[in-house]
Amino acid sequence: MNQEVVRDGAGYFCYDYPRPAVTTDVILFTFHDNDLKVLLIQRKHPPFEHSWALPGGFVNMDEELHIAALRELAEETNITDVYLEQLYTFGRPDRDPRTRVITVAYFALLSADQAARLEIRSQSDAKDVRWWSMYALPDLAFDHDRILQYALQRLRWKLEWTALGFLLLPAEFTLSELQRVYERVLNEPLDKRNFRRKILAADVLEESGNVRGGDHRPAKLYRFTAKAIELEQARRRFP
Amino acid sequence: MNQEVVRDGAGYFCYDYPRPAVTTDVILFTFHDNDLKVLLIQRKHPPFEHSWALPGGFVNMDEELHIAALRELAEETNITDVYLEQLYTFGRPDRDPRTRVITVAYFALLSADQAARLEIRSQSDAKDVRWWSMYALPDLAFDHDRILQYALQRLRWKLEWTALGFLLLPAEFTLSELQRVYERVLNEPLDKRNFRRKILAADVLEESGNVRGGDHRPAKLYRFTAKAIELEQARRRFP
DNA sequence: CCAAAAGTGTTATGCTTACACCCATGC
DNA sequence: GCATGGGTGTAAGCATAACACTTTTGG
Repeated sequence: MNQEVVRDGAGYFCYDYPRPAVTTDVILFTFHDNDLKVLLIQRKHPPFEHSWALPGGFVNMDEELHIAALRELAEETNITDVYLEQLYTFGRPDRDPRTRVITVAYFALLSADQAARLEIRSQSDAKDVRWWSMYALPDLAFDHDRILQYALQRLRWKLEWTALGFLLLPAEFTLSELQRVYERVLNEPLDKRNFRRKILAADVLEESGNVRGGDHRPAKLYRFTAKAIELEQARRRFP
Repeated sequence: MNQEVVRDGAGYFCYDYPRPAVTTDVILFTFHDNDLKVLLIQRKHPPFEHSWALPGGFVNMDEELHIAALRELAEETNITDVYLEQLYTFGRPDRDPRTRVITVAYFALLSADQAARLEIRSQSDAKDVRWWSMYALPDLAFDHDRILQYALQRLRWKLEWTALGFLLLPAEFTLSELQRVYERVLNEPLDKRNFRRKILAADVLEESGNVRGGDHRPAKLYRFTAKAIELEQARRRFP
């Protein structure tokens, strides 16, 4: 290994060998208006001017990757508290026409509570930041469509094998609301009784004691328990 | 984004902002002598002189990440044909004491056939490249112990949920040999009858027609079918 | 004939699935 | 009282898990 950092007189950062740029991009999902939403930012400059892109940016030299992802999110929005996990690293040499850019994509789930607060702020700023339905995406910059499709795959997988769907909902929610999340993400109808049995069997939800008053029979509200997130269960296949 | 490549007069590669180095590392697993093995290379220079490290190196500027991983493997060994998948990207700022290095780790499974051929070559070259038991590792450089533990976790997960254990064995193998792979990787005994039923139910193996003659009753040899690898099954949790 | 590994079935249990009706409320 | 979504149980089928003996070969 013989790369070395040298700062030359003209204010550049110089190395013996060329280095790619490294960014993080965040796929931030939430759920509202009965739809799965993803946060995108409209580009104002070429390349891909006017196209929409995932929030993201360069990794600082002294910064962990997931911290960079959170920082980028905090810079574009007022979001502080999300479920975050590394998704995949995308590095095709031609994915950015300007220079080699390798991006470490992170997958994030935002509660509808926070999403609602964000929506107001971004609108008042008149920034070109908004939620898009995963099922009606605009033109996307770079390879972000591929990244998004992969993130959707991961989200589906996650909902099938864990009970983490509630991370997309407000702090309190009804089981029907949760079922709608699952149906919309998995893109298929689920049996109500089986869904409830399965979700409750996962033992990560508890009744909050409140009910959601609506036009009709009130529904019990649930919240997730503290241990819910660790319980992303280690299933065993062999006894 | 305002990074730009500039080659200055002194032969350096210069950018407006500092860039991390990007490497790929490969965790190459195989199975022989009834043990799960991983390929490591002894370092001859500081830092971590004499410690052992994963094969890997810098990503070229015009090279896809997985191609870089395969190239590194080909440079250190004569291996050409492996099952390869991206494992995780490790980027702690202090993981290399010299400069910021972000590594995209790849996970690879090598058939025992190829591992045997490799063993001979690396010994004749007297290179400090060798297989180590996953359960008796030497001192490791950088954060490679963490990477290896994570790779082992992924391998276990893979064997529990798919039938890909045969990728660690020769082209033809007995069911008992395959069971030993599973037992050794998962680190626990398995029931012979249930194991056979489960593996055969996965429908990725076929009898080769040959038998392994040994001291005792000969065992039928199996090989995996062409479709076996794609069949890394998409299980559905909700009907 | 003995040692060693290969090979083979059955039963009990628990989980998954499919399926239809009553309940509580607002208007 | 009616429209709307909330809420509940059961039976059949399937997969899993536990368990022990016979077969085939070489020496």
